[in-house]
Amino acid sequence: MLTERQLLILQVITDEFIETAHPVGSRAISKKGTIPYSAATIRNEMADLEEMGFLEKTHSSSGRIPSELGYRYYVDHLIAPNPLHKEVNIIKSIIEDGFYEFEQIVQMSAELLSELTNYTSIILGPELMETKLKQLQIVTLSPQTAVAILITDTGHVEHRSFKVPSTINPSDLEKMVNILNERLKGVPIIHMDEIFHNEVAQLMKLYIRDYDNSYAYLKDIFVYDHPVKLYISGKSNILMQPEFNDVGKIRTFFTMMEDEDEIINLLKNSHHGIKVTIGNENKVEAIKDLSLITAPYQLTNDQIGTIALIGPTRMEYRKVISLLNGLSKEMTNALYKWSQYDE
Amino acid sequence: MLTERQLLILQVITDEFIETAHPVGSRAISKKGTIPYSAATIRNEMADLEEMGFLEKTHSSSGRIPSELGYRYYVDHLIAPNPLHKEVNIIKSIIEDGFYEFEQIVQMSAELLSELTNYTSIILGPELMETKLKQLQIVTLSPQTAVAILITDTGHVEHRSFKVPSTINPSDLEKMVNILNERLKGVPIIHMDEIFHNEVAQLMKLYIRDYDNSYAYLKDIFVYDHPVKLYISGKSNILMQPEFNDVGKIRTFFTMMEDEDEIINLLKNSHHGIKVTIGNENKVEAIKDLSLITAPYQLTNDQIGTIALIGPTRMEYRKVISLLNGLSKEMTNALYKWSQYDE
DNA sequence: ATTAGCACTCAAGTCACTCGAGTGCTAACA
DNA sequence: TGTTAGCACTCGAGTGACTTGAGTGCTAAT
Repeated sequence: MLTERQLLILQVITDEFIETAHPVGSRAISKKGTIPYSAATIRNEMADLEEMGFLEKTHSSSGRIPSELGYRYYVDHLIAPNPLHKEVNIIKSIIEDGFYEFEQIVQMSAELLSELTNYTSIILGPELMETKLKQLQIVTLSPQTAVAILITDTGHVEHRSFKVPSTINPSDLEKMVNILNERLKGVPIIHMDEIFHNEVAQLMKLYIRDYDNSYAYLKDIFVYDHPVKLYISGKSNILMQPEFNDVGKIRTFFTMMEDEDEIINLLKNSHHGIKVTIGNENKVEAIKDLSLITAPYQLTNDQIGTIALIGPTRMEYRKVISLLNGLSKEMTNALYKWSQYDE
Repeated sequence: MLTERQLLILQVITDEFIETAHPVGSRAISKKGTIPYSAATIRNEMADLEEMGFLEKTHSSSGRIPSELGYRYYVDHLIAPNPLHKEVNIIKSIIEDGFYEFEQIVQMSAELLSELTNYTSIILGPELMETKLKQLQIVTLSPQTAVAILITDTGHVEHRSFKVPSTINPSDLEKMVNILNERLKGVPIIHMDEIFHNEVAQLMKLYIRDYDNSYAYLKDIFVYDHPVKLYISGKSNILMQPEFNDVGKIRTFFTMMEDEDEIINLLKNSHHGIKVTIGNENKVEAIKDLSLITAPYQLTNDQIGTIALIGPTRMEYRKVISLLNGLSKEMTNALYKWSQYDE
């Protein structure tokens, strides 16, 4: 479809534009020497590439910039599978170094990623779907207040402090917790709701007086629905990009970044390898002129999280892809070690 | 010092400018009718007010805007102590409604505040200085991993997952936790470090083999230094303000907002009533052209937190001050109830 | 097939000009 | 003596003409 020379031109233009953010002219390309033809020849090829939809002009006599299709082609065919980025080793050593806990490791990875790229990084914590309840606990703080703690088999801890209504007496509370523990231990978090309703409710009826009140109350305390945790870093990096000179754009971006649900939604669907979504390929309105790159990482077989970067469509795809690729593998590797072995 | 009429003019100009963000001219004031004098008279007064430093021009033939000194005067003397803002009742009812835990209440207050004002709200959680340890716990997840949980008497929960080194055997770990609990229960968090070092270390030496390793390890796990928690809402509200049409300003603002330590530092010092800091009165470079309003709230006698709002110097001081005043009282009230009584 | 040459386009910058909101000052007025 | 009308002046903001330069598209020569 595309000639060797056209490919080369597309590549040079994209590389150049990614670096400088200025439209690239035929003369500039010719002078650069990578392509041993005159400006006129290159001009002709550029016209063809534009006709095919790979390039665009910002105005009728400007140089060319890659279209979204152009970026797509560039990403799919024109970037050599770079050697693993050496910076990944930083994470590797952090993880293997030892004394960090899981959340810290993830947070640090996000920070490193945003610092290395100058884009905004988002890491989605592993889905807790398959996580099972390890233990429930209630610690009484005063006659009227207590804190409920829920611990999963992955070491995730949720807690919630609550008032003990005068209608529930302390010994009943203790009984209930015992029942709950007995019944719910080992139950996947995602099914707690159900089992709570079906089995526990029945049982509790037998033991506890003033059952109705207590039931609703306890359910509220012990059934969680936090899906996943988000680690975001470098939100303001995006402001360094020249394409963000417009306050309106900034506003839509930051407004979106405040909506956790939307972000989770955005990252959720990619579980198979690295995935680049360019501009309008994104379904979410707020990032239709940005690019999103996601890569999965694995903690255990059914605990999968997502690493992501958001930046302008004019993104350093080459660097970013190899970086994410490396980080994804490294996190999977090292987190596996972290959860299995001693150091 | 200032005549009645000058005060009135300063007030009208400030009110008007706060509302419209446009410099206010003499003719506009005169036409408005609040001041029964001609434009010329008002012009003379304005010149005087400018000479005294309360007003400024944006250019030699523009209308006037309040200077920082002008705002200062306005805040200190010209805004009537507004009746309690009715919106405060929303918080009141939320808190009294019942089923929310402390963190949620604070988070919701922050959100409400930023929504009502269109500025950025920050709430500093109560200082944990005087908080005492209620209980330590270790839950084993697998032979090599465990999670440490620390609960304070205020219901604050900290947790940290860690690998159990093969040099420590499980029964030792249990012993240690018992010792720690025995010794540290009731100790203020702030002194844990010390006591851990002085008393616990000694004791442990007697009971635990391979003491040296374990000590450093446990200390790392159980001694926390998180000072306070930040609840921020409406970061992107600031983008709606016309004074933020400059990407540079936006960048400095957001960069500052990413630095938690700096923010904490910024809010920490105000424990006595509401406090308004205008523009250059702020010591922190990044908000030298913004205003900061802080108000304390009290959970118990020695648990004091801070509510704050950041916005342009052209801030709706009247509204904001009455709102913060009300919220501060309401939070103190209701949180007191929350911690003491049943509903 | 490639290239040199040339007319053409357009963004961006500069300059001169106008408009209008607003000021400062002076002189007249109550 | 305090107030006001009047008027010249200032300056930002907007407009339109003009220039410059980077870049294109097309044609004709190689």
